[in-house]
Amino acid sequence: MPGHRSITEAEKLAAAKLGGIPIRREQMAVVANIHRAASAVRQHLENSVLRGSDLTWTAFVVLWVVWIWGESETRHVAEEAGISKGTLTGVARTLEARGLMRRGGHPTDGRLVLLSLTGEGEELMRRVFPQFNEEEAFVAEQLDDDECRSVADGLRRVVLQVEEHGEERRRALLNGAEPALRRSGRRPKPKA
Amino acid sequence: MPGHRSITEAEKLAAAKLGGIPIRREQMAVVANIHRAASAVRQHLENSVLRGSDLTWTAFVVLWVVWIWGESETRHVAEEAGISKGTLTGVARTLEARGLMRRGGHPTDGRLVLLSLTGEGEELMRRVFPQFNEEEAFVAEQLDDDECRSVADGLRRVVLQVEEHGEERRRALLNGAEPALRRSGRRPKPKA
DNA sequence: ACATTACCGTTCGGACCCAAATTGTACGAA
DNA sequence: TTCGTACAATTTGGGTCCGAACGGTAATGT
Repeated sequence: MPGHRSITEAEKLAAAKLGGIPIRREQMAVVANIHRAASAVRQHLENSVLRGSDLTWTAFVVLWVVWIWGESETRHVAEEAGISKGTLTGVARTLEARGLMRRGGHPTDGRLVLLSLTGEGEELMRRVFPQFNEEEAFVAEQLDDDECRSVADGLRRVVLQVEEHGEERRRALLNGAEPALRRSGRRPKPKA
Repeated sequence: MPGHRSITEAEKLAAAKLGGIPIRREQMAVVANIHRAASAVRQHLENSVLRGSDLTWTAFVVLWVVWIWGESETRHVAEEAGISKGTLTGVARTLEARGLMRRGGHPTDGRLVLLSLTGEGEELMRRVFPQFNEEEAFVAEQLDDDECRSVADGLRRVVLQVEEHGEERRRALLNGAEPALRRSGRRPKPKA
């Protein structure tokens, strides 16, 4: 492990400002850089390949999930795409209107809706995904294959940690307190 | 959780589906996991510490930037927070209305607006940030300090790559073609 | 049989987000 | 002085996003 990598100016300032407060610096840096990287990568991909096909990031992710998994129930697609059910409803409707996606009822359970790609959707993904992957390679250009694997593995462990222990942790933190509703979103119904 | 689809399973399916297409798999995995991790971490932090203080993710990031950097010009805050200037105007107005942030004019350049925290804002950050950092430590619990440094360093190189060569790359890809405007956003005024 | 409970996708309200258009300040040139 | 250009933040318009409430279907009492 090479000794001292360049630390951003922000991280140095933070360390100074937080001089008096005990801080887990490495963990702070990893979280901060996850979001920096996510934002930078997303912006690059949107502005290079996605805009050319008139797709938003979310729309592309939804198409990708259904492409890879095949016909799927909406809740699984939302989960896998990392968006809420409500958001998926709108995105799926848009994609359906553009002829890229199909919405079908479940044969035995009337509550479910199944999503699948149309032929046009399949064709789009076969055309767009290679371009997308090309830009993934570009953004990761400074990492060799081993480093990619190593970083991906570290991130996978972060995701696993939250998926496996996140809810329990949140319960423990609130410890019986009210879940504290969001500032935005629909107001709870005034209880009788 | 029956039928739960784990990450590694998704990656295996992708590899199968893409069997015929030549793909940079390691680079694909790193990008995918950056976004999975970003989404998981953000959701955990919003639902654990941020909601309790009635802060959105964006509002917290803006407060954090001004806290760390001290009184700053809005364009720098927007840049550092990773949001557009227009978005910042709204967020700053909300935070000002809640008494957490102050907006002042620049002493010599009347075009600039300076943001700074009020005493109440400072106090909020001194109270909330340690909780926030505690959860940063939680999500990174499966990584030791060296692994955190290593992952953070890899991500930093991704950010640097996009920041330094992204625009050039996009120009090369479009190669003189129109920038292809967004589906959303205000329409350009039709030029006479 | 019928009420209850559980779960699913959709609707709705408020906040967020970008980028174009707008408004306003600064400053050098004519 | 009066332009004109440059650059600042803000407003505006189209749209995304989450999560509570909603309406509907399935499963489970009783």
